Amino acid sequence: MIEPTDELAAKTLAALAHPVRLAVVRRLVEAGPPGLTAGQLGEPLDVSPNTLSFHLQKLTQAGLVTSRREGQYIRYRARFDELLDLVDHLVGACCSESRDACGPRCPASRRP
Amino acid sequence: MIEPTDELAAKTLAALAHPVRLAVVRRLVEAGPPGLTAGQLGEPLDVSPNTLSFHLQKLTQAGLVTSRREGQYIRYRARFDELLDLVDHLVGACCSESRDACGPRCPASRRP
DNA sequence: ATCATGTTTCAAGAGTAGTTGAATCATTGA
DNA sequence: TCAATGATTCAACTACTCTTGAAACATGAT
Repeated sequence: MIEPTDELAAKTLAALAHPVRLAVVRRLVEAGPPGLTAGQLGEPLDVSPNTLSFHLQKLTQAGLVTSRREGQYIRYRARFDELLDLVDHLVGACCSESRDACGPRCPASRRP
Repeated sequence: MIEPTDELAAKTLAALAHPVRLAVVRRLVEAGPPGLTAGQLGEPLDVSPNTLSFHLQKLTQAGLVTSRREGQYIRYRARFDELLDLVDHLVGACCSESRDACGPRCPASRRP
């Protein structure tokens, strides 16, 4: 009953489950397709460069961001599809087994 | 630049970042307002009762589920608002800083 | 070439999370 | 009251994650 997709999604969630990594992903999500360089990401974050690099690697391994060298800099971008897949896996089947809707914000938004 | 809300959301994500807990939450989300008892949750999961209890406690502490004794059983329910707040915190500001939209599935769905 | 900047890699240590088995608590029915 | 079922608590151990400091690599400018 624990599906392989749960195992995978759990790993992806673990990658998000750190203040620095979450802040990074959120900023990349806000930034949209252009993304941001490692330096831009680290600048307001009060984290040493090696620590930031560690976290960026985690996010990359989890498939949540991509990286690409641009001359001296390395540019990171959010992988939007992966993020939206994750969200969908989490709440996509909201109250589908229930007669009662779960509320006005329900992602399934099947209102009478 | 790491906001307190990031710290909190990271903890909530950590609570979701385990296959058993994710499977539990997903089933509670599907189940809707009626929820499920601990026994119902554990039955298809191949986890010992004490381990399940440990995970349910984690989810409760994280504010993702509520529990309520009903006679012999204990019934768990998803806290939908918390979950949706979390999702919103993650992707709610999608590509707001960018000229280019991030894609057709963008939560902000501002299409020309 | 050399140096400065941006970024990653490596090794070591501290702290935290997850599993297990045994014991305990709560409720129901005989 | 006693036994059975549902669920939680406790203690101990293993494994993993995160941080740190030092070193290394890549690029661009002098």
